[in-house]
Amino acid sequence: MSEQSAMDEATYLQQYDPKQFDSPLVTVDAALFTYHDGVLKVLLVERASHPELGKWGLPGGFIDVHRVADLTQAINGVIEDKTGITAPYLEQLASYGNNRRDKRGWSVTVSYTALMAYQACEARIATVADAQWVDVAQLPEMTLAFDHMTIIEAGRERLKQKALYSIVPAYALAEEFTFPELQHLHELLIGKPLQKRSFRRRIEQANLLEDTGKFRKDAGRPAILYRLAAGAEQYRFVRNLED
Amino acid sequence: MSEQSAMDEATYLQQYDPKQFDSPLVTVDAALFTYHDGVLKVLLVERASHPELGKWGLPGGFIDVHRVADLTQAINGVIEDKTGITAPYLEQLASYGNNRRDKRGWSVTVSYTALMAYQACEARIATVADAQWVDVAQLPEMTLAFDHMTIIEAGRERLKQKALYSIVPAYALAEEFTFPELQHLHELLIGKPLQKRSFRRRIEQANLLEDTGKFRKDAGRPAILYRLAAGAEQYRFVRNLED
DNA sequence: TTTTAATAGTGACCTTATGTCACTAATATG
DNA sequence: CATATTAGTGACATAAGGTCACTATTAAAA
Repeated sequence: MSEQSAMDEATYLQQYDPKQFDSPLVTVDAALFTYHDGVLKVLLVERASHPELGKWGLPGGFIDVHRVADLTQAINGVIEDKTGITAPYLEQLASYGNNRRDKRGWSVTVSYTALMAYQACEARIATVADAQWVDVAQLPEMTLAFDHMTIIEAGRERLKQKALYSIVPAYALAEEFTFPELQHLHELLIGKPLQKRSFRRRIEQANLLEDTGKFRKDAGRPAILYRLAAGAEQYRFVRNLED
Repeated sequence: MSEQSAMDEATYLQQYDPKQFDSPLVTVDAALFTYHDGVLKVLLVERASHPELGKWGLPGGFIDVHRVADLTQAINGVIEDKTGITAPYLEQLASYGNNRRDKRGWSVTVSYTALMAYQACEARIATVADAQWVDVAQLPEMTLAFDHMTIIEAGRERLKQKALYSIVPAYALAEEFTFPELQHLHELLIGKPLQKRSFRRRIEQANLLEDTGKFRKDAGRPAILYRLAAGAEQYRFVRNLED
């Protein structure tokens, strides 16, 4: 038995000093994606503070243990503070931690991702010079802060899986959208063209879209406008082996 | 412009004090599973230190920023120190962080999971009273430390997906195994019986098993012993939409 | 007004994956 | 040598997805 186990827990907790050893820094970061102007965009902020001053990166920041009670509050608060965006639903992506990713020292970031309908963003605090939705096609020419490019790639990989097996990408569209729009978004996420017949069929089979009765008219035949039905987020395009 | 951006980065980093504010505690935890004696087991340790002294929980611990360079090193080191187990391949599961899960304060844990061939374990350090592979069927009667039950459930959910769509569970078996063994493990993970004809077919189609030419003889007709071929970990049982 | 280009949506047939279950195969036991 | 037991296959049915030519509906050009 160690000495420690001889004392009772209350005493132990009273004497416990969280700063007795060097803990990693902890941040949260979010890779938020939307579909706007016919392209896939990711929300970035221009840093106005050290380190990586002047670079663009994901909205994120340290966890303020006195302000928030859990990770979800932390990430939502940071996104709203830095970009004015309220993210509807965040999915945890992965955590990255090592002694190299941040010059300030050993750091861990818990990353989140989401697909959301487009909404305007704005820089809201002094540490952010600008906030913009950036076309992912422009990313190869950019040098992002920290390992944020890696996080964005992980987010896109996750979205790709969703595009292959679900209609979650519909959440990146406006409330009412057409099949061709949805298909185009899926093609952007997957990176290759899809057969429209197959695409329609599997979505129709799932019965997750409601016909609004309205049409979008551009060039050619007008397209039927749909909206998502309830429960759409769970549907996966794979045979249900669990019945 | 903030005052901070007026100074150069080197000066900023020199003056930066990681203890200037209260950062969450950071731990890593692993839910390791194996198949042994015909049941699914998870590796647990009995805590010999506060808090949660005396309870069983996942092997894990604080990140020692002076000893390890990244999260992977951290989790592998902790597992080996506490249980004597060397985990072959760890997959990151999720991170859990809030101000309630650990009485010592706001804490974040980065959790990992793995399926591995059975190997003996042992308590190796003073803070661990015992280390055991525990049948998951016994978990409902146990009260685990912290939120470790939640992490185990998340791990099992991940394994269930793998059992549905891959042959990754084969990594929890011995090097040579039979189809009936593999099927039984999949059934344990999924929680319901599978049709042996379908099960065999999709695994055979994938061409990821090698016939060893040997047989396992018990009651009834002997079963062919197979081993995993290279590349097996990537295979997923879904139509490949990406060709 | 008619024609044409453009885009949306469907019909029909094909291939592949999976479900089902009865059947055969190979062993141990008595 | 008969029987129980477990492993493995044959064969047909259903369901999902791939392919592509066809029809439908609009705007704009002729």
